[in-house]
Amino acid sequence: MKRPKVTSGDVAKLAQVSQSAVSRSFSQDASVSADTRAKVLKAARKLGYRPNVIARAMISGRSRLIAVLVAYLDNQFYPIVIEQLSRALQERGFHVLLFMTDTGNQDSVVQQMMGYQVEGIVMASAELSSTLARECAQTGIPVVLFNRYAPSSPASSVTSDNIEGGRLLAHFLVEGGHKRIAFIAGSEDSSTNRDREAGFYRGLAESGHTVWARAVGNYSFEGAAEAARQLCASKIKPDAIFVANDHMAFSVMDVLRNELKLRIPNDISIVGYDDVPEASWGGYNLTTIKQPSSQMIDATISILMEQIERESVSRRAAVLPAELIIRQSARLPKEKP
Amino acid sequence: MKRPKVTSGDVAKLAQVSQSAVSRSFSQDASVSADTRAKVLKAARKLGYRPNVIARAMISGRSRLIAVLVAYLDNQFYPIVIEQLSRALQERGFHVLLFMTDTGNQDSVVQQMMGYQVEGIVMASAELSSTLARECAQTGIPVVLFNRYAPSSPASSVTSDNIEGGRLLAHFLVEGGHKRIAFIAGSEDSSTNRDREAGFYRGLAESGHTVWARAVGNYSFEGAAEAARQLCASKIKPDAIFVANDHMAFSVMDVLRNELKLRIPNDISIVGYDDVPEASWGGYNLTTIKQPSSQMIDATISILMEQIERESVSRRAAVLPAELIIRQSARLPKEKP
DNA sequence: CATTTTCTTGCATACGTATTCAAAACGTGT
DNA sequence: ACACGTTTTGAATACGTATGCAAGAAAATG
Repeated sequence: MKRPKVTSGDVAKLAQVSQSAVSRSFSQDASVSADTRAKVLKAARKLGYRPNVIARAMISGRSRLIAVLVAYLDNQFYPIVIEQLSRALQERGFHVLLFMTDTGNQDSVVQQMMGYQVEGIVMASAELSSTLARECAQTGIPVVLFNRYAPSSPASSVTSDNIEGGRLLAHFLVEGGHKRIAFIAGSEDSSTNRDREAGFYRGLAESGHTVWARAVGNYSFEGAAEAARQLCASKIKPDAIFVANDHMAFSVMDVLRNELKLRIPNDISIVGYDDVPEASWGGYNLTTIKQPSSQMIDATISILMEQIERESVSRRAAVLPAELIIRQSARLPKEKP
Repeated sequence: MKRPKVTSGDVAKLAQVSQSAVSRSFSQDASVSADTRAKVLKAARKLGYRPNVIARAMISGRSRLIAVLVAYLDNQFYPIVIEQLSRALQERGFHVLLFMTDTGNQDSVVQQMMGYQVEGIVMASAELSSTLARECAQTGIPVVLFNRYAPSSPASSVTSDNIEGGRLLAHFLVEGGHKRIAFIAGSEDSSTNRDREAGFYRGLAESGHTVWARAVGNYSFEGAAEAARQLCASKIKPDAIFVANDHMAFSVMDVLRNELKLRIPNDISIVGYDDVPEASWGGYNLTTIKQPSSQMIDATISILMEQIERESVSRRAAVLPAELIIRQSARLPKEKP
């Protein structure tokens, strides 16, 4: 049942060469004759040999491991990111080591990542403390903040243009003729929320408007529901709400429709941010801003690979374009005659 | 920028003890006096030392790595499983190494897992080939098929009681007075689909019914939409559909409502399987079978830990109870007077 | 106090690979 | 045939930790 593990030494013996030759045969650009390499590969195949990545990591310092740190996976945006990221890394011979963090044990997580000698770190959640980001960056390992931004830390970052996205939504709602425009925030201290909110307010200001009301949903389904109830508690209700991400927007729509018996978009318009798959589902048809996840992944990979290659950790910040996706959850601007 | 990596030797020097003492101080049950351990830990903290898991894996053969193999993450069931699994493993000092597989490169993936010396493998997707499962099991590494079943292979498995779940749905629909009951399959060759379908048919038979029509959705959003169109193409349509999982059911509901202008459940009833979070969202309110993900995770962990501990790979199959969750997407059975 | 018994400790070694270095093989031009 | 530059090769070593072993320290027993 337990098959003995086969090492490069075993292969060497069978192929009648030295262990060094075996090692060289498996590295891309090494000094081996085509002849010996063929012999080695044949013997390796026969024995079912695969280089031991762990041992390789020991000597060469290359674990081919990228730590991905996430706080939660209920927001569909993150699973999709993880899937794409993992696929892209796999193609390049790297692999994703997954870390979940609660608000509590954040410091210990960094220690654990270090223990695995990861070659890069992707922090893919808006809920992570900046001190944690800084601690990571101090290790000298390339760190990419994904969908997050921390100007004070030396970590690189990849985001969509959250400010512009907020602006686009503001203009869209104003042109739609809305008068009482509200905002439901995610987590107060996340850069993502700050930027979206700032862009939104700027966009409103550009049209001579201001935000009519504001509540906080903390990026959670429950929190968003509560925020929606709060905004609509009094007689006079908002006629449009920008919810800081799609995940919360779905919750808000449920509350408005089922508890408050409001029609969307007839009575009230809802817009979100992210363009997760559910946003295009018939049950919601959410007008939102698309985060270009593929481009964000590409940028992340490119930053990581460059820094790992060059062994220099210089800060880079990629900001990718945000696109307005118009569906049915918000009243459309009137056609100009 | 690059801080020098600190080894157990460095700590030993600072604490004025041997390297062995440092090593022992970091292992749970080792022969060290409380005195020296304190000295060591103090020195370690001062230098920011953490044991190198890679080096530890080399000598002890314990990489503390569990490979998790998944085909896709769009079906919310899997992200949630991964999150829970990762959290549970983290608590026990293990970590998840993530592998994505397409239908193409399945064999190479096993090789990669082996290269990382993983201590266990979780195959968490219904789309994986049985040959792959067998290949994994041959390695002598504990393998758990999650939400999948392969009687011929020596791999353990964890599933919900898919047969019973199918039966429950059949009885529920029959009692609801449905006459033309259809089924939309997932992937033909997945055990999950086979069991759900078999249980469903058995349940129908028990009530003197048979399936009225059948189509295949292949577990994909698009495929399910197409299957729905197919089933409803002719004048006379089914009055109930069991869709093999929730993910497809949402797609089916969208097509029925928006393309075919049918009302759910007035014109047609829909039931699904999994009870993913979206099933309880207001836009769908899907009657479905709940897969007890927490219990399934517990079983997975327990199997893995036992086999890793004992170094014996004996086959175990956990089948966990399925529960009917009644919401609004299907007509209710009439109250008995 | 002498003598076991139990704890601690340091030394040395092993894990499986990559890489340096020097030696050997090869090829080329004279 | 020779000398010379270029590849190719194997021996030896290093990576950072865990652990068997024997010796030393401490504690317990008589």
